[in-house]
Amino acid sequence: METKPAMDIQKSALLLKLLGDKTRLTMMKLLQSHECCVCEFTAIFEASQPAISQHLRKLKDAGLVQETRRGQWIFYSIRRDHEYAPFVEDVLNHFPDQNERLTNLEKQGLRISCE
Amino acid sequence: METKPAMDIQKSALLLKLLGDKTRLTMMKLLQSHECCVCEFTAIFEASQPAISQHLRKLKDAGLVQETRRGQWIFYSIRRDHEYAPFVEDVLNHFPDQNERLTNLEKQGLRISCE
DNA sequence: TGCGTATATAATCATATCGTTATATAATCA
DNA sequence: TGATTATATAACGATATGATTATATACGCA
Repeated sequence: METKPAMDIQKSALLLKLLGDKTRLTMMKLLQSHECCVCEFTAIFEASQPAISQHLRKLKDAGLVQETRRGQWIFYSIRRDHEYAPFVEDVLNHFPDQNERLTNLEKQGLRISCE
Repeated sequence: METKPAMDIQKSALLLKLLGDKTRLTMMKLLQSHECCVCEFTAIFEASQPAISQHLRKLKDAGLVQETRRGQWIFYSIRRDHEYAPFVEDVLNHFPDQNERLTNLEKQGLRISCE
């Protein structure tokens, strides 16, 4: 019989703090269903490139996302191998998907696609 | 057929930020199963009384907890009528209960009981 | 009524957070 | 190779956060 190790409330508080920012929370929700590159995020959030990079850095440092370079672009994706990934996904599952934000980008021709 | 209104990701981020502090998160977990008064929290967290009061104030301002005076003491309890109470509880349910902290208090004779 | 206990609040300070500006690095393309 | 685009990082500043100290308020009790 399998038992899950109990979650550490202290480590979880740090994760919740990371998710407790509307930009990062929305990023994570988007990443739940799509890989995204930095320039897409800057377009979606109408934020500066360094601001976006710094949010992504925090998520990466916490092990919540990972990057892959594809040519000129660096794509971010969610890490489902994080110790508390199921917890994070449970939290994210409460929110409506934010894919409209991506389709809006497509309409503007700003969606990156380098498959 | 009933439909739940979609959660607002922006408001949720504010809640997660509140929960993203180990003291407040543990408080909320304790309050999930017990009412607690301020002096119990100060004993549990070995924190100053004003520090605890200020955490409770934030939780109260957000509508997550409520207070009831009973004689000398003011007891805090979780508000299950908060718009996003089910979300908050879902988050809290991931953590092991913290009741040991309360039973430890009892052993020290510090648990308040004014029924 | 006066004292002790429980709690809240205000003022203050150190640190954290988040954004901006400036600059560095890496890849693409002409 | 040089220019352009995408991204990261460093330095800095404004604001937010959380703790402490000091003080105020409310209740219970002698």
